[in-house]
This record gives sequence, structure tokens and C-alpha cells, in this order.
Amino acid sequence: MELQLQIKMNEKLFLKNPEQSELGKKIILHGIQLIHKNGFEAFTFKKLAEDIGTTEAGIYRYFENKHRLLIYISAWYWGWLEYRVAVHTNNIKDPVQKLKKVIKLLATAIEDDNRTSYVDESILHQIIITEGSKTYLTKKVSEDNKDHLFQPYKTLCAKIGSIILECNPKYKYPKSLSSTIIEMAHFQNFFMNNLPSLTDFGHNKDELKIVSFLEDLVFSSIKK
Amino acid sequence: MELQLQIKMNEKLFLKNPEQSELGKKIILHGIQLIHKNGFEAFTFKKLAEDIGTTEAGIYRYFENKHRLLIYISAWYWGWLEYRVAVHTNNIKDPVQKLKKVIKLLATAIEDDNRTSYVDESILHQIIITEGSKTYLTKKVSEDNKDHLFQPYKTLCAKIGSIILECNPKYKYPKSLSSTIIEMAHFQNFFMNNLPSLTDFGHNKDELKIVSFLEDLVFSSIKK
DNA sequence: GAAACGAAGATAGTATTACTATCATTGAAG
DNA sequence: CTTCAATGATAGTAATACTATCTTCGTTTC
Repeated sequence: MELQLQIKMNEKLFLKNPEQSELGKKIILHGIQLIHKNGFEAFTFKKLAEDIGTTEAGIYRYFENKHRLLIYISAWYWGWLEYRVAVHTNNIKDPVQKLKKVIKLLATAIEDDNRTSYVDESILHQIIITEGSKTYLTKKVSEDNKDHLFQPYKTLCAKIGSIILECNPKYKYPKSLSSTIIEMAHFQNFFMNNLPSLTDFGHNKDELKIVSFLEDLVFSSIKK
Repeated sequence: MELQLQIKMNEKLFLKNPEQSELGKKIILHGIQLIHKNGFEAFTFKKLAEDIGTTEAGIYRYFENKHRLLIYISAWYWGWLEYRVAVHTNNIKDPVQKLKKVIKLLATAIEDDNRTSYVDESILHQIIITEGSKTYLTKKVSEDNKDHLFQPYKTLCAKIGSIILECNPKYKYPKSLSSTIIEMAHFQNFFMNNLPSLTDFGHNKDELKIVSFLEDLVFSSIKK
């Protein structure tokens, strides 16, 4: 028997649901690969179409434009991460241990999960590090936000915020600390690999050092 | 007498030095305004040329492309911030007070400095919040980094890192904490104004709350 | 005062991007 | 057997991101 894992996606993210057709799944799979290979700026639907063996128009039937596709795969990523957080923390009682687990999930690389055949999670992780913030750093954030396109990110942030409050109910900045951990798990990774002098991990490029840094940051802050 | 303030810029940032001609200064001044108004993605040299009353080709004589222009104005911003940090901290002995000053400079809005006639610093601050990280979140980071295009950012980060070490010589992550402060000063501001549920400041949108959050974060972490 | 030069204006042209539209084919469901 | 949705095929357009060339105009320099 094959296990399948589906992340429920907001309808506004696409014109036609890519999960419900072969072509749709190819768009996601090859889209992720192509964005990873060339970067989001150089990525075009034309190149993607050629890659897949379909036409530009075919892709436009699924996604309004490449920015929406990026939001889609980001939303998928955050939804998937939330799922992983749920799985890995639901048997843990101690909120401190929970939070440590979350930090590890955020900051360390992932292997491809075979239950999601049309998504390669390890590449996806790399994409979100480099391109993730471009989903919201635009003039249209508020508009996109009204369509709830960023909900998975916000849900995860809220979830982590609530664990922080479990650790210390009096801590004043649970949501800001949460978004700080999320962003920094990625930014420190990007800096480590590309602008190492902005970090203390440049020499050995070990993701676990990022975990240590984030743990130190978080637990110093919320210590009662 | 008129005071003038010049930030020395890396030669690789431009094809022709925009500080040394009227047209060049107009490109910076109107470039900043236009990026602020439309966002970087919608910004084009054609629109900028029309705005200024020159031609596209005229602008290409100064900057290779719009990404280089963005790096230029970002570099200018970080250089200018470093200058302000120097001015505002050089009479302070206590490193803790120094660091507090730095956090305030990073996280609060600025007024236009009349000594730099062709740059409007308050708009510039807004641009860097939204577009700043796009300077380095590209496939060409390493290349651009080799040309030292990010030096002002790195210098500022190093400077703040050294103040952190003054506060606590044993703290293990001065550079990562420094880049965290810098990025979060901006990201928390962006979130507060655009995705408020990612922060704890959404209701009153007060920059000073961001300062408090960052101070709490930093001083908990480096406390001996 | 003429020559030389650099900065900027004027104009044109190209490849690519970011779409939109239309029509034909095909395979599955009713 | 029809219908219909999904895809393929093809075309076209406006805008973007450049590059090239030629002219003009003001300044320096001999």
C-alpha cells in the first residue's frame, strides 16, 4: 500500500488545482526544480513549459503568474512544516522540549518525503530560504493577505507563539519571537552559505550551530 | 555655509559615478521615489527616465541594471547608518548604552538629512525595509559579494558584533546576533505594518515596541 | 579661436517576458 | 454517441531589458 499525504491548499492560490491532474503536478515538480536552478528572477513560464513539454498557455491555466506559483509552493512548504511540527511534538509534554524540536525542524535540512510524489522537500527547503520572503515583500502584500494566501505561515507562527507562551506565560513578545525564529532559521542558513561573515558559522557550515544559536536566543529570552 | 555629507561608494556599484553629475543625482533621487511608490518589481529604467525627463539609455550609462541601482542605494543606506552609529556612539563609554543606541537607530524612522540633497532618508528607510534583502537573495550573491558590493552592510554588522562582544566577551554568536538585530529591526517593522499577526505590535504600530522587543532579545542573550 | 572631448539627448532596434485569445484534438463520463 | 473538460497548437500584443549609433552642446586645451 502506498501512503499519500495531501496538504489542503487555499483555492485562491491557483486558477485550477494543480494537485488534481498530471500536468498540474508536473508544474509543481518542475517549477520547484527550475526555480531552484535559475533563481526566481530568471524563472519564466516559458522555460517551465519547455521543461515539462507543454506550452506557456497551459501553465497559465493553473497559475495567474509566477508570483502566485511561488506563493503556492511557499504555502505548501509552511503547511507541510506545520504538519511535521504537529507529528513531532504531539507526544511531547514539556514545552521546552517541544520548542527545541520545532527549532530543529525549522533549521535543519530535510530529506525528500516519498509520500508527496510531486514535491521534492529538500530542494523546496532551499528555495524557501532564498525566495520565501519575496512572497510577501511586495506592494501587494495586504491584498494577498486579504485572500489569506499567507495563512499557513501565520498559522505556524501562531502555533510556535503558543508553545513559547507555554514555556513562559509572562513573556511579552511570543509572536515576534516566533517570526524571528522562523526568519532567522532561514536567513542564518543563507548567510552561512553565501555571506558567511554575517554569521559565526562560516568556517564549518554546520546547520546544528544555527540550531544552537537559535536555542540560546530563544531560551535566554523566555527564561522566567 | 552649506554642510555636505558624502558617503564613499565602491566603484563597482556603478558605471559612472552618479554623485558627480546633476543627472546622476537625479537618478538616485527619483529612483528612490519611484521604487518607493511602485515597488522594485514594477520599477523600470524607462519609467525613471520619463520621470526625470531623460532617456533610458541615459540611465544605463550610470547603472548596469535596476538591480545594481538597488544595491547602490542599499549600500548608501548602510554606509550612512554606519556613519550615524559612529556619530551617536563615540561619546558613549558603556557598551550596553551603545548597543541600545544602535538598536534605536536601526529600528526607528528617520528624518530627511538636508546635508544629502539628492537622498531622502526617510523614504530610503522604507525602501530598505521592503526591498533591502532582495539585493542579496539572488543567484549572483557570491559574485556580487566578490565585488564587495555588500561591504557597508558587512562592516555595520561587524561593528555591532564588536559592541556585543564589549558587553560580554564570552558571548558565542556576536555576528549572528548582529545580523539578527539588523534584519529583525526591518522585518518586524514590515510585519507590524503589513502582516500584523506575525508580531505583538499590530494594534498600535509603535516602533518603540520593536525597540523594546529587540533590547529584550539582545540583552537576555548576552547577559553574563 | 579652432580642435578635441565628454556628457547628454534623440532615435532606433532586438530578444525576451508576460501575458491573452482562439481553435483543434482527445479521452473519459454520462 | 454525445458532451465536456483538459490539453495542445498557434498566434499575437504590449512591455521589459537592454544595445547601438548619431547628434548636439558646453568645456577644456593647445
